[in-house]
Amino acid sequence: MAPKPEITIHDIAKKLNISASTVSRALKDNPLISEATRKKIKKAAIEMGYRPNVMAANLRTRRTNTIGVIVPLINRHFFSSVISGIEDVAYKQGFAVTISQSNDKLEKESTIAHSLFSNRVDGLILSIGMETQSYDHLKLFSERNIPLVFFDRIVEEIPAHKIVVDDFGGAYRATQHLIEQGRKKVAHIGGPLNLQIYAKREAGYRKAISDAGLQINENQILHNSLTRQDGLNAIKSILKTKERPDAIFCANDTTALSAIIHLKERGIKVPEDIAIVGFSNEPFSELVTPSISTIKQPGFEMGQKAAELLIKQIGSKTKPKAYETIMMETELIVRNSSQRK
Amino acid sequence: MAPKPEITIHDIAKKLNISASTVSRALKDNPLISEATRKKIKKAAIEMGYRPNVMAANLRTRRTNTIGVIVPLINRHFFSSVISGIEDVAYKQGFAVTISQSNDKLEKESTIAHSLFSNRVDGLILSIGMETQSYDHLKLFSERNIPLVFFDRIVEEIPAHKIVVDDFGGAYRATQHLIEQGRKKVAHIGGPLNLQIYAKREAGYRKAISDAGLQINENQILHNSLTRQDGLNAIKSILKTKERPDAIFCANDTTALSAIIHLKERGIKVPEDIAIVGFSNEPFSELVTPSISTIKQPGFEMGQKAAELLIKQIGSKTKPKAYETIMMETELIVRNSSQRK
DNA sequence: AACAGAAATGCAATCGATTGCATTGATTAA
DNA sequence: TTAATCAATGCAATCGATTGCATTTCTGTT
Repeated sequence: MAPKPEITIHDIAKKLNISASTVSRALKDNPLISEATRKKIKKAAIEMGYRPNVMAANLRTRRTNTIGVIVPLINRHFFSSVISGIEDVAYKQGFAVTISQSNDKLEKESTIAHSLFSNRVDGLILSIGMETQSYDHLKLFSERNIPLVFFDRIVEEIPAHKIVVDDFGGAYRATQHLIEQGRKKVAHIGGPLNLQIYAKREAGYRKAISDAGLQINENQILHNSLTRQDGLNAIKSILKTKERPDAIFCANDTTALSAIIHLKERGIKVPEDIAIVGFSNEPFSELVTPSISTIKQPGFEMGQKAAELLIKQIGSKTKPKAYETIMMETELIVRNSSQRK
Repeated sequence: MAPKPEITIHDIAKKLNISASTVSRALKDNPLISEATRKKIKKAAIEMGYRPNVMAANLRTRRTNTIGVIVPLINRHFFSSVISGIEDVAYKQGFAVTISQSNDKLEKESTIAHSLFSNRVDGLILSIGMETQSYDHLKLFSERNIPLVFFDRIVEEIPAHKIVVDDFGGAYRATQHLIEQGRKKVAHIGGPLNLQIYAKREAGYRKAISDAGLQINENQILHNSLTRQDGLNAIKSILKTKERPDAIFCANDTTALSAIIHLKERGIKVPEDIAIVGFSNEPFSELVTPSISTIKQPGFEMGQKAAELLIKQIGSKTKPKAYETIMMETELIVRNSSQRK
């Protein structure tokens, strides 16, 4: 069976004995076209199974009505929440969303950025990968004035709107909470410091400790990529240090989980012997035993905000006078891994 | 600062005093162009910061080198594994991947399908939503001979390649395993029967029961959308039935989780009083207490296979003579929720 | 030196929708 | 009745890359 032929505005025009321009205008509800012809044209379009060729329109208008999104991993609750927030706003405003994951690899992030650029997305929302320390692939966008919005893992130096959570405050609260539970020796499993979020979390942690007049044991502050395996290595290494800590603040829930599992295996009680707080409120954190105290980030709202700012910027011809950095509040969720019994 | 101007092949041509066609051919390594000019052109292209306008090329060639993917939810381990598999194959072959989620809503699924169609994706890979029972939005693609590959939640009636897991076999093994543990009264929390996967899981369950010469209590077979809440309602309703079951086979891990949590709250022991097996091997299933026995599906491999079949089909002008249905093997993972102590 | 044949390059139409600038036709005012 | 005005429609160029066909430039042969 032969495929249905593509119907163009010219086909509609020919059938109705009018010009293609009129058809084009009518379909876009241009008020120049009379009510009568517009209805006639729309009817014919539906009957003939017309579907606009988006590429042709994009070529002419130099807009794609598409937003590119790059995240490290779509399979992380936080990131997929953000994506849902972006989609929520974008779809309502007639934008399509193209989602890609960098897998935290600079090379893939760069490939994707180039591809999105060549595909002429109208704007880009992204959270950089753990490896990303050079930004040539992002210059592409700024050079051509293509709006860019960062969220969560931002690049301080690049002028663009930024949506972050209060990592410092969240970490401060988390650590403070451990101290309030009577802990005196709080260790920290942190992420790579080239990512601002992890630097800020560490800073919040340090501030809370020093505000409480406690000491930091620098051997008990570790940095890694925060995977399950990294978390395991980290907790092992912490347990080997001289003065075993009585609490750990982990920069994400994954390492908190590793720690808890390993401690259970070693017969060390959580939270009695070592209390633990994570970060991000991954869905599993309330399911494991003990459930993990953590910091909740408003992912969906961040996505909405990012999309709003981006679309606003896409709409205006001029560069924004100033770039905003919007900081969203976090919330400490106290569960069993940290609570004094 | 003014944005960098767009560089086109015409700009390169002008600069080198040659024609745009030669530039176009050289950049695509067309053997008609001599080695010397090709090098010259490529050098100039890089220097000038040329980036091809994909839309223009697409318009002319009627190909986008883009694959559309629609899944119910990207935030499900199984689906994001499939997506990773698709990306793995697609990127290597020079295809971009556009990912969208239907949120299990027919309306959104339809909107997305239309949008992908209008954007002229070269092919579509999808897993239909729970609500989807009409397929007009998919006819678009078959009418225009745009290749389509289903995975997991397939539509039997539509001619297309299909990648499925052995739901029947998996469910059979799961149920059989419960019976092997000495269980005699196995209930079932199932999904909507319009989705083949759930129909097959139920069928596998029924077959295992009858093969073992046991009885099915039809009151203890429930159907719902398999959310946390649905699972809670289901377990409550099962507990109200006359003869309380001693095992439950759940069509996904989410409802298995709901059941376990509710049973714990009620002081009913898992697996001693009621043993439970889920389906899909969600990451949380090994983390909760008791850990959930489940059926593992090879998501990544399914994605790879789907992308391979799709791309093969995109490459060939003719329709495939026959459509394949590829069934991938599942694996029973026995954990604590079902194991006789 | 002349020419066939091959190799390299150029010309111009094309993909389908959009849009600035006419042009047509109808309506109104004088 | 005629000029002026406005509403509705059409013309044709344009976006940038591709490609069938024509043309030019080489190469080798006699």
